[in-house]
Amino acid sequence: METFNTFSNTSFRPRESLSMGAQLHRLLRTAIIECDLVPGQAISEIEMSKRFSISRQPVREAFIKLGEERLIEVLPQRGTYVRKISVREVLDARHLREIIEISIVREVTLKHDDVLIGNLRQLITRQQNVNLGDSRAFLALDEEFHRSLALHAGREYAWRIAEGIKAQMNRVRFLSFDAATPMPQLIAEHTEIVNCIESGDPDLAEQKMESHLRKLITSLPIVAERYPEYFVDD
Amino acid sequence: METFNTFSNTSFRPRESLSMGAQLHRLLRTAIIECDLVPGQAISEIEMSKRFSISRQPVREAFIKLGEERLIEVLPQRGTYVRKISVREVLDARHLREIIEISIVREVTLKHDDVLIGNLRQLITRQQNVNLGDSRAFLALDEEFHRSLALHAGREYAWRIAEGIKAQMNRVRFLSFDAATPMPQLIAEHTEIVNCIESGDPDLAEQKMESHLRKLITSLPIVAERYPEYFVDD
DNA sequence: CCTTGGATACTTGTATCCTAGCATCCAATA
DNA sequence: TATTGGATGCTAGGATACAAGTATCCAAGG
Repeated sequence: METFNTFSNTSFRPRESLSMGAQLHRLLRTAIIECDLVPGQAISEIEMSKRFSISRQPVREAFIKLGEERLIEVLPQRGTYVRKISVREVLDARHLREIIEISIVREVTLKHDDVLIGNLRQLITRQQNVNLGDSRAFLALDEEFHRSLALHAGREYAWRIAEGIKAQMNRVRFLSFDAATPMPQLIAEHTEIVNCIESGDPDLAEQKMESHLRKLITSLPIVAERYPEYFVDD
Repeated sequence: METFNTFSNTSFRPRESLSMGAQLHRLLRTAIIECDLVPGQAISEIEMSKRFSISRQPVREAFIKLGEERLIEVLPQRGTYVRKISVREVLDARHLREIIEISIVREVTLKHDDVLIGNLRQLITRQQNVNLGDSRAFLALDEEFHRSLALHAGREYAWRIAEGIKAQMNRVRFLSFDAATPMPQLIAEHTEIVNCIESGDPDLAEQKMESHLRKLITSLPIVAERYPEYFVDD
């Protein structure tokens, strides 16, 4: 049972208006992205139901959702496994994210929203205060940075889709903090993007965002080489 | 029980390697898109389980998936309803689809794939042979047309995402065949797009695709006015 | 030594039952 | 008449039992 580390002490409180299945889904999702559940690892409905003292039913629902997000693979009558990372799938997801976020950054740049600029700079400050090596905290703030852009552009819908897309990528990004992409550089890129938005230059903002998002392309092979057992070759 | 029409005679065969929940999900998805289950209509797990002679469990799983696709709304302890169509959500979905499909049509235009061109022209011929008024058949062929583009661009992943996005739109499109968009015009637009791909002009192909996809913007208010009870105002 | 067949212990899929919360109706009451 | 409170019947959420398929191990037989 000691295959878990981070979320091993987590337990459910009967949080208002959120089903057990939905709660478990979020918990497992984070656990997979943060590699507390490593790619290739076998999990089972019974195991999880015992682990969190609930029945198989909500676990099943969580598994189904995770399966649709391609974070796990449910094989009937055989078992359920955390999906290994597919380089091809990550690159496809990245490509999709790029065209979505570029569209978004162009929109907000044309809006000249001072409140947004302030929020973004505040987020960057918080990113600078994150302890080096606290990948979880930084990843969360990074998410919030990009989410702010989407919401200020009025693209809640697009963001909801993007969140699903990014699950795959975030596994790589989480691993890459130890291996490839230094946090200070990402912060610098965020700053550049905000500067472009503030100066109202959509083309430059697009260019900076594109460059920012394409960093994953170079870090991906590094991560794949460092953690070959987490990847499936395709 | 006679609220259904088209799929009322449908029943399950124990199709190999596809769970009842997954089968029911596909069935209900189509039924909702084709307005056999109309927006606002109440459905229930028990009703469907009786209807198809299965237990509530697979129905539940199908409902959860449909809920994530925003095709139904599950209200705990109250009931489950076919979601009314949100103009805003449809427009957001359309926008997302546009940036995805434009990216795709640019890619395939640069590829000069003769096999693809042949397939597309064949699909257009089949579209021309569809009986006027057979919205189902045409919508299916239209889907296949756009899917061919995506797959030939090697964007299976993007297409999978796009499919989810398009569920909302397709409800509108299905209604619009009776009210707004004539099939021959859509076929002409498809032909233009293929011509642009064949001549290798990505900019023009993009422009034609954009124009093609933006037809929904003009037909949407017409449909919304014609079927006000199917829409929620936001 | 290699193959084969079955017992066994898993897995997920499905069915059924129980629980808890919400809506409605209707009678009792001010 | 208007309000209130409870009985009732609905809903979905969760727990549990059973069914069916798969992998593994191991012993019997060539």
